[in-house]
Amino acid sequence: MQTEFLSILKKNNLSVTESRMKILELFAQANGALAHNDIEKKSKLQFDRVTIYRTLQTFVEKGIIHTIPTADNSVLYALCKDECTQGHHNDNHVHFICDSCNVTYCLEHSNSPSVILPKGFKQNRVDVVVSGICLKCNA
Amino acid sequence: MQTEFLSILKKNNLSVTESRMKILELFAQANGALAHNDIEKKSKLQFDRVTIYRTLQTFVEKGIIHTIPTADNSVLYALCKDECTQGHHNDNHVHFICDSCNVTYCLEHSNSPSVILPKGFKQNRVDVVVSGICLKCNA
DNA sequence: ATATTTTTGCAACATTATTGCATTTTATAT
DNA sequence: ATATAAAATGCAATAATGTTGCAAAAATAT
Ligand SMILES: [Mn+2]
Ligand SMILES: [Mn+2]
Ligand SMILES: [Zn+2]
Ligand SMILES: [Zn+2]
Repeated sequence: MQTEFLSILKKNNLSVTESRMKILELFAQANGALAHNDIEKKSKLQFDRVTIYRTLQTFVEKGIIHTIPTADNSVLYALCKDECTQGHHNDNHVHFICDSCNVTYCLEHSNSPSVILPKGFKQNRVDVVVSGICLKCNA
Repeated sequence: MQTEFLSILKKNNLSVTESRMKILELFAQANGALAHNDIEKKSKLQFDRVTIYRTLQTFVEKGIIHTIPTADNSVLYALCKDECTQGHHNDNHVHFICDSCNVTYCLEHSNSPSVILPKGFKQNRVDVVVSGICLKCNA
């Protein structure tokens, strides 16, 4: 596992540092997406808040994690599993936010449906965010 | 126009106040969706920030405006054109955010495509947010 | 017109985000 | 292994954003 994180950083020409390794670990362990705040709590007193901001920003730029928009002013992040690269994300999967347990899932296997835009509109990125009740909470 | 705003407020059992009328007007005039901050700027020194927060919240609850999630920690708002009511929104249209001019459009005529969820997941709300280049910027 | 209800503004506070710079850590070259 | 260069971190200061309680003001109901 550690070696995988290491190669992710190397591959992206990023220095290997304690915070970056730790944050990658948090994402890997996480059951769903994480907000900045989650990371802050889970790594209490380990790093500065600023380091977390900068790490997340770097990871997004490099295509290591992707953002998930939510309707409540909290951006979530999750590991990219597709082939995302520097400046070009490719995570066209659906995101599901459970209204009950609040876990956010990357539904890797349900591709974003294609959207038909009016003439003259050029599409770049599509975010499909579904909210509702998840499998666990439904049972 | 004024009379329309008035009837919107009446219909929803809301007192008719200067701030509510003005904010409705801003939405009607707006070329696209507005963020809290946009409203603050456009109504400089007219009302308190807190009033804007509370007005937006009330309007969302009543189904007068709807939220549009974005990936950069800023929630946008736009007038509901469909039949939205207290506690039950019905704006299942696609939103388009132009990367160039930054205007956010409600694409009223392109319904959100239906999403196929894994077994056990129950869907409540779907947000489809497309970003790219809009008609005006493309020309 | 008066009483009641609702909304507003202010102040205080909390949370979240950004920036510059000195120090520390990591990577590179010898 | 050591010295050098490059990059990342922590800290402090500051900005931006969001929340709450309460008294004053405005709107509605009687
Ligand atoms: Mn995802
Ligand atoms: Mn809309
Ligand atoms: Zn759940
Ligand atoms: Zn545009």
